[in-house]
Amino acid sequence: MTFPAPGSSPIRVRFAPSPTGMFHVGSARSTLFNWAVAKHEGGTFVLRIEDTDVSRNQPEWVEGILAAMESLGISTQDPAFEGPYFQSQNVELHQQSALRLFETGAAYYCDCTRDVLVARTGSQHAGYDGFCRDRGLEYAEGRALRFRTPDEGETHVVDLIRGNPTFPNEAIEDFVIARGNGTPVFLLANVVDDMDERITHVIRGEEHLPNTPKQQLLWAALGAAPPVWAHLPVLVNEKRQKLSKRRDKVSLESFFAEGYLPAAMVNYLMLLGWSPGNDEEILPFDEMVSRFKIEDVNSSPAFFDVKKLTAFNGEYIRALSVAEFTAACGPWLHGPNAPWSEEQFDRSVFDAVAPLAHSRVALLSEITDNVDFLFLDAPIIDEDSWNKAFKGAAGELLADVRAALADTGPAEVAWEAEALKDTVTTVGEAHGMKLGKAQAPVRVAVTGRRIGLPLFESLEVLGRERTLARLDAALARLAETAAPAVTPSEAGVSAGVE
RNA sequence: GCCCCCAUCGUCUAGCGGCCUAGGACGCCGCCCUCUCACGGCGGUAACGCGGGUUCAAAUCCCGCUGGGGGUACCA
Repeated sequence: MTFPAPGSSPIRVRFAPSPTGMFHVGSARSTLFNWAVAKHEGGTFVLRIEDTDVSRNQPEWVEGILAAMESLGISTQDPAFEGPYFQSQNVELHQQSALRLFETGAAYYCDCTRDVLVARTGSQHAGYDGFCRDRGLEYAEGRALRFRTPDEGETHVVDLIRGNPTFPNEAIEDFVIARGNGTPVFLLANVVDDMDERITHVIRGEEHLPNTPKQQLLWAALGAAPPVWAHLPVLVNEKRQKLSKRRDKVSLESFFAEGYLPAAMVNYLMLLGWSPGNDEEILPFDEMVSRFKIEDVNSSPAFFDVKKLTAFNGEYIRALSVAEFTAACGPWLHGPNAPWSEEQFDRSVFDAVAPLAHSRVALLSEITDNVDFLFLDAPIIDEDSWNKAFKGAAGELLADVRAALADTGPAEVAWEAEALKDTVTTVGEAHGMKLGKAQAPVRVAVTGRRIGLPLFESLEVLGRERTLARLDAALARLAETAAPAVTPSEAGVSAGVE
């Protein structure tokens, strides 16, 4: 009903960010909802960069916006995609529109400064009092152009998400549409561009709702029928405040840099304020698009829950093939994110344990903690793990395990997971320990932590020599702590050396 | 202050007058699986903010209250 019937002109939505140097997750959600509507309705998605504020305008930031679009799965090559347009290239039209509003009497010039206004009304938030309304001022440098709002009646907007909010006109002040230097203000430029781009549905954040009656008045004054609006609920933090880049982590790029998969982020974002129904949550984007209707979007604020996002991410990682998983881990395996050097890294070793690490990682960045012991010269000993693993007589067990694994005589242990496991099991039994308990000291000695990849497969991959060296290093460390006569300076590094 | 919006488990939500002793997911807890951890499986914890109406019947409709949020720039 609200959407045009088949055969009539298709809907056109838009996403109009101002370049800020980072892409806000809230913007990402708005983008996605707009894109979903465009795709679902067979309409067009317009990208317009609102770059009129020079302080918010850097060429590379525009690149960032385009990159964000691609990461969200929105291809600029898609037939449904149009743009990017740049608001700055439309200033002439903005100015013509402002002039027209002045000429028709819908707007007037005003020379009241902020200070004068505050002094006159005695309040910071009183709004403009209409002082210059009938002074008949002509344009002059420093005079702002204000829109003359109706004194009576009300403006009611059609909003697909929140019914039809109604605003008393008397509460809408005569707002500025062009600055004293002649440049148009957001309220006007935004409307003129939407008109110019033939936007039919404006889907944006709830923070714009108070702007809507003003903009609708502008549409009317410029002689056009306003678009249909849809104001999305804001995204909030744990304190239920709008997510802000100042106090919250909101940058899309920062999430990707930590190892969140774009697909997981897209899926999660789509579920903030909207539900596909059928108790389903993890769905491919196309499927969500086919079910998406903007009027089904909730009107209450949604908490951006990183825990749930992370759970989704784990699901998406596990859905990857091992080869895809390995490829996705790339940025953490090489370069500055990797705790080991390029020489220490061994691709075949990684490939051997990748299947084991796959289900243990919910964030790609977690891969390093899982496999670092395989590439570092010595494991990074977690003190807490060490203390727990060696609080009893575990040292003796470790020594026996070491001896059993080192035996090159007739009892030589085949260096293969099953045999290694049998060996530790046997030694453990001799010490009255079940495998679950006996493996702990071995694990800490070799990997540095008490939790991690399956131990015996790890030992197999690590190799006999390196394993024995680590057991020796651990035994040496135990000997040190058991013999307090050793001076601290001789105690050396806890991690030991191979 | 003024304007506007919002209100189901801790969180995201399903619910659009009877199917609700309110469903799913995340989180949390327990059990199983198990060499640790994770994965997986099973089970559990936990919600309709309050007060009035309307109705045979309200989480669902209306009003008020309370509580939260957004806006209030010659920013966008």
